[in-house]
Amino acid sequence: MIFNRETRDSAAAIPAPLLAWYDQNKREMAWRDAHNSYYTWVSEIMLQQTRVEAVRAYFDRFIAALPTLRDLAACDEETLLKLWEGLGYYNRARNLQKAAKLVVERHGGELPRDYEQLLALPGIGEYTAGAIASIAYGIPAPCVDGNVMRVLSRVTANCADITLPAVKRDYQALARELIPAGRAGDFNQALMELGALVCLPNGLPLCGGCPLAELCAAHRAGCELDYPVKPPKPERRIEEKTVCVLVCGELVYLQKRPEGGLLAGLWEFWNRPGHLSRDELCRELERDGLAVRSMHTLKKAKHIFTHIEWRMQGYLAYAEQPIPLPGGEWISLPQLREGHALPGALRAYSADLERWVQSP
DNA sequence: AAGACGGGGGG
DNA sequence: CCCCCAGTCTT
Repeated sequence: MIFNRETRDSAAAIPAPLLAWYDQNKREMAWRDAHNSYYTWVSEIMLQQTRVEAVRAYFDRFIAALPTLRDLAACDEETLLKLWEGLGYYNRARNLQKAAKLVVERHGGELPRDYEQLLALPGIGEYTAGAIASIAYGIPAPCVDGNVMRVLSRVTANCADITLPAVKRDYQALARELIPAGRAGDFNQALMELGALVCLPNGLPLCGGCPLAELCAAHRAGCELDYPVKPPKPERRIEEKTVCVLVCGELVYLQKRPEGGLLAGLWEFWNRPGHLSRDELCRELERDGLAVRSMHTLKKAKHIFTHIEWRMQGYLAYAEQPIPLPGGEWISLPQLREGHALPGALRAYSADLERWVQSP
């Protein structure tokens, strides 16, 4: 256990000032205080690895399209992915629907009011199970995310590596001890809200407005920036790609990515590994049986994922005929906009496509 | 235990 | 341009 008795005793002073601060400073969120466990669940899945401000619009649109858990369970995957388009980590959406189907089959369409049963559902790990249990049902389960570990590591000036599973367990144990009777959901959200609004990463915590400043060991020692402790990040590999926006009249060529791996199941433009010259690209397209009427070079684009960097050379080609190519389809633009989810990585080229269609 | 899996914000 | 953020599932 990384927290000794003395540290845990002084941490007991956290809840009262934290809850008082939360009651005055919590942000409005459409999914808060709605007393709807489906809203809580959808929002918590969206909030994994994602900031509140980015989630708001996605949440509103998602709930408008799929107002109940049964609607989610019944919707088709294209609709689901379109609602998730641009949010990232697309397996979150797939698992959300898998779990919704299980809840309809096994739990009569209502999320179980039980931490272990929540944890057993796809896409719900320890954090999310704790969040739903405490926020939607008032169950005194801890919910420890990166915000919580940043706040608690600073308050306790703890230098254990927060990426280690054993260390996370100790933070969960500490957080569990601190939950005040009857206010589990508020306390958990208060810890995260403080991390998001005051106890900021990037080396600029706003300790002047922090309700915990006086009892924060890191602040009193003037070393807030030393916490939390994490190992150095791994290197990123670089992949060069050639992306060709293929157009024929009102049609554009799209292919569906494989069901597993990066950007699984999303749509993309014709592409090849490596940076191809105009001539190489023309030859490659002609090898697939496609006659090219004209070819335009688009700007290079870069997209950075967590562990991969795409360096893309773009082209836009007008095809003589919408010849079927292996693995893809010719789609009309309205059809693309309504029902085909493209990854954010290709945003530069889908914007080019929209521009060229308006003024070729 | 380590790697895969997106996208956004700030300096 | 660089940096940072960090839940869940798979292997």
